[in-house]
Amino acid sequence: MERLLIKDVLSDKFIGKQVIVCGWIRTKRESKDFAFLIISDGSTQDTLQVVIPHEANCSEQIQKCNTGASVKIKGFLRESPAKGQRYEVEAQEIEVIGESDPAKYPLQKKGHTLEFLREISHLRPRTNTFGAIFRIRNVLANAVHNFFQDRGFLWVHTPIITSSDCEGAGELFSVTTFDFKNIPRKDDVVDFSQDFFGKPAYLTVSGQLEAEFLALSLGNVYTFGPTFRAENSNTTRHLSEFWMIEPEMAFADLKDDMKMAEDFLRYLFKEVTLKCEKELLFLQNQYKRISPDEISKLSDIAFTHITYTEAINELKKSKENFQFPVDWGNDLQSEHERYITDKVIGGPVIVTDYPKDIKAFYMRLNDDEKTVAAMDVLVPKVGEIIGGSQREERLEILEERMRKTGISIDNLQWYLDLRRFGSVPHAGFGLGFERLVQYITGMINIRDVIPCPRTPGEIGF
RNA sequence: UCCCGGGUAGCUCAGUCGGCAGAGCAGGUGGCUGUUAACCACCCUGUCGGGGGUUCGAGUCCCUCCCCGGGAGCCA
Repeated sequence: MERLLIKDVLSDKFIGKQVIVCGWIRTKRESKDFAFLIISDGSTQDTLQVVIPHEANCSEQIQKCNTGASVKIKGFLRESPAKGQRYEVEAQEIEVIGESDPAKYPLQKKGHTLEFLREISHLRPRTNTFGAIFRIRNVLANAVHNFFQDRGFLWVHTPIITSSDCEGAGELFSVTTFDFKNIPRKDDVVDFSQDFFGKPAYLTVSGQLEAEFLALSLGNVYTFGPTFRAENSNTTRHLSEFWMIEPEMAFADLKDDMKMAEDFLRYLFKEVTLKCEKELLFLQNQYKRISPDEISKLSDIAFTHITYTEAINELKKSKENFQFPVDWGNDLQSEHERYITDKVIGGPVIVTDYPKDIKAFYMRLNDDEKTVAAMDVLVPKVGEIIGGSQREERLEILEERMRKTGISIDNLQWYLDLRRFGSVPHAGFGLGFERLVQYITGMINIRDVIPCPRTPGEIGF
């Protein structure tokens, strides 16, 4: 007889049938005539109640059925006579597969703080909260691929180790095989010609530049992979290792880019409300941050669009006492973004056409020559989850921008080649996957939406 | 990196004016009950983050370092 997943077994079609279910024990309640186990197997938000009548004769096994132990249960599924659950399994046989010392097992049958659970990252997926988060994360990751695959985008694999440190997207992690006790030097500086690649190498901060050349031959592409930033950021929305999705489209301008970003987010919101109803409901009840209804509404509405200049005017009009000055030319601070999303718009908003001086060199210069064709998608509570732009496809203008911003032209000749040979308007964006998961799950800290968070000073698991 | 707030039992926390180290939960034992973060009784649990100082006496006051959380910057 095959084992069934809890998500499958909790159904009318198994009532009265003999089933085998495996899982981990959440709680045990014993009485003279019965013992009750609650078990979970990760397949669903629901737990399964197992009733062990005294006559099942497995008191030795019940003794070992402590919180955290893994068990195999053979019994009959039936409707539960008591309140609290619709189905339950009346056990005939119990096998404790792996015991768990209740005095030492860190998870108790009571609530734990998220901070404490972060210290036991290897066990926290067994909790309701993290089970929900990681199932949602899975559904979203799958939906990302489905969205792009349905639209003919190619999933491309851009390098994780790169030599370009020129994007200015933050501090880089070095990749080297040097023996730190004996680093080769020449004229007192590190001699990278003796290193593995013959020159300095880094972990990627973005696959965008490579995605651009793939788009300018394959049409529409996207990346979905890990990204690394060595910034000393200690916040609830930064990770040193995170996953990013970067679509890149040939023959597309900023309007196309925004439309794609909006359609994309709406699709993801829709998928998650369709496939993770129980998970979203659980998180809503537990943390009161965002409801399935709110997410569902987001999947229907058009996002508000506002230019950077309009946003500045809104901020200037407001009576809010901002800590940072509101001036055209300054970047929007967190408090400004929050005011726009929470107070002015009351939902996600796309801010476009930022001053060129606060944006990256590759963004396309607008006709006003003061702003670039950039767009950020801001959402309430989390802030920026998407940053994108139309790319500068005009060789001379790009070269000049690189010179002015101090980007090495020599190292990026291949990037300029794309403008020399059959250049076309193209655009793309980057979505921080964890920020998306964070927004949808309502988790306050981004460290709680990835199994093994990496942040400055933290690499425990 | 900067600014706040913390660090006391396995977990969550209280600890007054500087004067014997506490509670709830968890765990153990027994009881009871179709139980359900079960309930009742009893029992067990301490490097008070580390180091230094003041004092007759420090969880408490001072200095210092470490760690955690929140906010800011950087960004996705």
